[in-house]
Amino acid sequence: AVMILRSRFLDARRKRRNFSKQATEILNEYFYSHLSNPYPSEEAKEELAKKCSITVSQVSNWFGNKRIRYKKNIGKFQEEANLYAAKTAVTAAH
Amino acid sequence: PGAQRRTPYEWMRRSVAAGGGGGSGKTRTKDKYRVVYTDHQRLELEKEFHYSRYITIRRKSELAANLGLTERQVKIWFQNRRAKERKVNKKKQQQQPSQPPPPAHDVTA
DNA sequence: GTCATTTATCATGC
DNA sequence: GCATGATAAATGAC
Repeated sequence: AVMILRSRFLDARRKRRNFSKQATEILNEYFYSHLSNPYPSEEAKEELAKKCSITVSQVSNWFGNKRIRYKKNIGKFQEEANLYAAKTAVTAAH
Repeated sequence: PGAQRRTPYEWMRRSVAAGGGGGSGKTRTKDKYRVVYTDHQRLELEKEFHYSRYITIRRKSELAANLGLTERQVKIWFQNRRAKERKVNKKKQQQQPSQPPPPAHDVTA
């Protein structure tokens, strides 16, 4: 009876923490280097999760949020996009 | 490389189509992408789920009428609820690889 | 049926 | 005050 009320206060949203700086870095690198199709495979998600020290579900959440928020306001992410585009270009030049 | 102003990529386009008129089986409309259920609706659905994770067509019909939802909405709710349960079990399975959840369902209920 | 996903909404961080 | 991560309805692929 009170299970639903209890669940709403034990919701994971209540204890949300931001990801580490380097984790966000890794996720953004993948996102902007795959901007034509930012849908990582299950294997890629597992690898990203391991690198970022987060779960696969969290990787899926991140890409879901990133895709919808990026396409909803591309201009807002333009600076960020250029930043990671330049970064991957440098590594590719080496 | 020039900036792609007008046509970025296919995935960036608005992808979800709104349902047609009343005759269509779709729940989604142009106005509302999704409806937030009331606490009462969620509670009753949760109680039914606790009784059985797979609802019968008869109970689905009754429950839909009682809660003011369509049978399609009740069906979808149970699908999403089972998905949520599997997700929670998966998370608990990685923590304690001791007790796997029950496998089968009884249809005789 | 499951499953990944889209979108809006929620709750939190700062 | 918005940015951000997680969840809640709803769809479509399979």
